[in-house]
Amino acid sequence: MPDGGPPTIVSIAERAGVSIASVSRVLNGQGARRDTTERVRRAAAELGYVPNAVARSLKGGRTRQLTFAMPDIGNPVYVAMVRAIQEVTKAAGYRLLLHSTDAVAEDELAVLRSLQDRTSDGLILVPIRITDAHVAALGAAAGPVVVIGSLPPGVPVDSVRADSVAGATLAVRHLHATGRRRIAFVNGPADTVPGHHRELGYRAGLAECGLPYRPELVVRTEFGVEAGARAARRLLPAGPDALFCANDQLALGAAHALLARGLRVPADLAVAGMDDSELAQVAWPPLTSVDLGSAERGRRAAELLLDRLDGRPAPPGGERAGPAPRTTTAPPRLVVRASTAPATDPKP
Amino acid sequence: MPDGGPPTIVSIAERAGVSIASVSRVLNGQGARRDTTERVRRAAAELGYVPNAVARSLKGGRTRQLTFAMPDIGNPVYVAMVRAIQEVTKAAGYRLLLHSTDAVAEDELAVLRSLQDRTSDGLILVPIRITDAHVAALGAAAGPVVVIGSLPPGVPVDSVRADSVAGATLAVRHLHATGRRRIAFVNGPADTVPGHHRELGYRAGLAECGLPYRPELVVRTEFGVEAGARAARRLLPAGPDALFCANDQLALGAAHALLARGLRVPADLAVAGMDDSELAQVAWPPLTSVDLGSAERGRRAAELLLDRLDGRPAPPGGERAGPAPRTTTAPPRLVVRASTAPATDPKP
DNA sequence: CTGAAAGCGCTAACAA
DNA sequence: TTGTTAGCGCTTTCAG
Repeated sequence: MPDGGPPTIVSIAERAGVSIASVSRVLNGQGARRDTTERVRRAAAELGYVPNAVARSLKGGRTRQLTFAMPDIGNPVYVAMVRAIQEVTKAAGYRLLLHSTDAVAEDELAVLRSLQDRTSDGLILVPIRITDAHVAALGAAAGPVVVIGSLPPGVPVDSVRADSVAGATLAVRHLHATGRRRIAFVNGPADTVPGHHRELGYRAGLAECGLPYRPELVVRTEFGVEAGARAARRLLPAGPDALFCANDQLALGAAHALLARGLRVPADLAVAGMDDSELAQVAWPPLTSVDLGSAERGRRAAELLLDRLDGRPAPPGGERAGPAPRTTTAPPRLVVRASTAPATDPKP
Repeated sequence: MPDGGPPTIVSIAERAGVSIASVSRVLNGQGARRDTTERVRRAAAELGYVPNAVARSLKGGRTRQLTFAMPDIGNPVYVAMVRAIQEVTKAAGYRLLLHSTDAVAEDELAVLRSLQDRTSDGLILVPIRITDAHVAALGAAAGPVVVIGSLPPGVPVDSVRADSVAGATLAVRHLHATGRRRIAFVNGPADTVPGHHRELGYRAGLAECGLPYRPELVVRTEFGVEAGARAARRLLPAGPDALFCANDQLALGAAHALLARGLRVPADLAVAGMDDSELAQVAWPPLTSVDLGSAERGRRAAELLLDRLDGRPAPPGGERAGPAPRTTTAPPRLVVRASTAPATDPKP
């Protein structure tokens, strides 16, 4: 007859005829007499006992949960990060809480604040914009935070960034090298950090190749497949021979729009994206893309976070624990696929 | 000077000069004198107080966390479910824990068992196979569980299923109606529930259309883009005029392989998938697919779970609470896109 | 080696 | 209306 609820150390203690302290010790692998150990183990097994994680957390001051907050769970880039993070944190015995902020700054701040309710021991955050409120909230965070993205200097938080400026330059140079001269740029919102950086890289690339910057070859929109398609249609009248897109979703949408118009990729226009996500591989034609090390960044972020967590169960409010903030940068890498093969002469 | 830790009701009580009970009452919106309320509010604000969720959970016996365990977070179908579930549970004030089981049965069982550690109040599970161990574990679950998928009769758990048999039949009939006669089938593992059902539907569809079942036109492999590509290459020698695939990932891979061989879709071969995930829309050509109501199933599962949760904070161990298990079935719906347009005469 | 007891932060009786 | 107090289940001194 159940006593009305799941078994606790008390039920075990009673059944084994020992104190709850002994139960706790045995179950946590501490020393105990052969006999005691035996009886506790058996009682626990018979009752199907599983320790209550909440009680443990309350006592220990840590939940062994970590939170990963990203803009959009539908973007394969973040899926790649989740996988990498998961791998690291799981090995360290942490559960991972996933949170999709839909790129809403308000939501990002809420996540940051939620560290305070002690639901998770630490946070990996991918912000899309960095406002003053972000900076303030990051400074006041109630627990360790690692940001994946570029932070203004002085924010006391570990971060892992991609070198998207260099990455974008890489792509432009590649397009130029394959004979493209009117390289259009489909960007996300220019007021986001990635958007800003990728545009800088695009312009740097043009400059390096001796190509002029033409405003009519640049479109700024949202990140997303549909937005990419619209942007491509809008750019066509300007007569580009290549579309460089700020991420794979945009590139996929753009390629789609071109094909739907009966244009050939890459014969008529080359298309390149960024992130080298799964989308780049499953697109038709397969997309040239700049690998910004998503998985690598995720892995690194998780490691940084675990590092902060070690030794210091719950950082005291206010002052940050451990060494000064660290920043890692993942180097970009161009992955060439069919979508940017050199233009061949049009069919006779 | 911080007292070495985040503020608690004690700090607030001291600062406001009231008892901790009053603090709790005010903060939980219970009655209190104007004056008291005022002072507590102010003290809480000044201290930046946020209630400790863990302590609350321990006291209340519920975490206000729910778990969603799916086979693969990289599959857009599950992303769609996550979105739908999120929407429902968020509105009800629950946090959502995401867990990717990688379709490992062992992992699914672990999740089920983990309900016992009281980390979450309930679970939505998408199993890929149902073993005896699953049935046993589902029966013994320590909290409410809703399964998305088909369950053997008698398992005392709410479930939401897709009618993939009918869905597959729909697709075959459509292919037949557009003039295809040698309709090949690319399935996932036949020993999974979805794999089994989709194959039943395929055969039913053939029968309805008066087409013979030809073993050489069927391939069973893993679910996944790469597997789809391999399967398509393997089927080509058998001379199919359509490839019906058990999900969109397979269909995308298959279409890819065909295009890479220089074949035209749909002119030479039609391709259709199932799930109507985002992949179907971003594929080239856009894929005809059978919508199995992923979002709808997610939403419904969340509702069922919340329903069980209501009124009964923590179901006592063993006996299940509330009404008998309920099962909902989402009707399939064919979404026709370019990949299955009727074959035109080959170019002269 | 083992047991009694304190206490993590909070809510909810029960008293005053 | 308010304060005192008893736990929620667990880990961890501190005595024995």
